Amino acid sequence: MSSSQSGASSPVRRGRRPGQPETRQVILDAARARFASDGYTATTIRKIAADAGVDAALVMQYFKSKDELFATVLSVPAHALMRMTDAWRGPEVGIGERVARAFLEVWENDPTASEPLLAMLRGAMSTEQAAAQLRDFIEDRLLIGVSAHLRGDDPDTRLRIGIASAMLVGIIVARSVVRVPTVANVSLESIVSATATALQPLLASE
Amino acid sequence: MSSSQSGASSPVRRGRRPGQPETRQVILDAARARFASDGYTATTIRKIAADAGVDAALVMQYFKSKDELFATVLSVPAHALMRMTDAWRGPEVGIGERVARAFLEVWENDPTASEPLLAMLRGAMSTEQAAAQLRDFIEDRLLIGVSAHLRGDDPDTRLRIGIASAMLVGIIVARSVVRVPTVANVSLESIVSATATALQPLLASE
DNA sequence: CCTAGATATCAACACGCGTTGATATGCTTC
DNA sequence: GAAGCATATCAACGCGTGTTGATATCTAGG
Repeated sequence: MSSSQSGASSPVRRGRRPGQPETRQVILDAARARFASDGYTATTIRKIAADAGVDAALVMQYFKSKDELFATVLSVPAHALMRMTDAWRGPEVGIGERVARAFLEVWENDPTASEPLLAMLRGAMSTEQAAAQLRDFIEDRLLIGVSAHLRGDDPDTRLRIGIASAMLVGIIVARSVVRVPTVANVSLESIVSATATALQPLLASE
Repeated sequence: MSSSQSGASSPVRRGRRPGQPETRQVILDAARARFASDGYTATTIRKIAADAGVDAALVMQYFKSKDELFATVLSVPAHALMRMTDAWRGPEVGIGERVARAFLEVWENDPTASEPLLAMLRGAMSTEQAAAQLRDFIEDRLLIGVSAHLRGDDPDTRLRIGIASAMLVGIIVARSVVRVPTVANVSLESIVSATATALQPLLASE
């Protein structure tokens, strides 16, 4: 898919294309998908350009550098963020399942959120820039935005929230990145159920 | 550190160096450290060679290619493997803490094991080769070698073991890769304790 | 229509990469 | 001490990368 011109006579269309251009968005979508599936270093401007059916130089014209393009890709939609933080408030009964379900459904079923998140996660393994981004995302967006909801924010509570988040990230790694069969070839519902069993005693008062 | 010759007259020593050479091991150690801390793609033969105080071509002479060197680096010492699988056998009382402690201590306190493991984990994010290696490691070494110890090996049991392993990997990611402050700036003992709280109901009969 | 600017491609750059073949030096054996 | 092998460096290759400046084409405004 994503080939370029159809059946005209000239070899390659050179200048501006007719119609109102949506090229910037097309490039951004291609970049998001590439960064999410291949990681930062393995993703090249030329591959993104090819996916978008566009010259590599045009990518540089819209986004000044690969780094800036990557940074743009990493923005997570607000609705997904809210979904993940809101799950922590509410009664302690069932908090394990609520959190597990919200988190995993966002990471697995919502492409507009999971692609930036996966790009961040994959990038964090190879570039310090992405690691810092993911660090701040978990520390500032999740941990701090959440610990207020959950019986104060003593250090022990924050640690438990951090551990729970880390565990959920681990499940994403196993399912979406490493694809361990035992964990990957199973319905989300089974995963949510088992994960909830583990998170519940961590997050409820003992 | 790791500069080369000291104060002689000739510009660079060219041929074989005197004494019995331990160069292969020096290169391997440098490679292990680099792959563990920078990941596969960001690690270059030239950097490894510089760390080892050696020409890049020599690295290629000992290990035929970057891939082969990487594969050599990935071998996990048997004692560490045993430590991680043995923790699952024994009484159900305290199994959460036993498993968490064994796993985390190997990954954090035993450099000869944690460097290959971290290299595998980081590499899994950017190259399918390493992902496959880590997949087989978890699936074949851990899951299968372990499910026999734990009340049969029905699918549900194997899933719980898989989830527990994934969660432990998540904690390593948070502490050693992403370095989320709330989780990273805390004693291993606190982490083991909180992790055990979560793993216990997952691994013991309910 | 003509000009200005936005949108697009093209050709080339300097760089770092993995890898290779030639060559130099030290060790070991006869 | 000469031969032969192991150990080491050097110089270069072809390639793919991010990035840049020149140029072509289309659209909008006077």
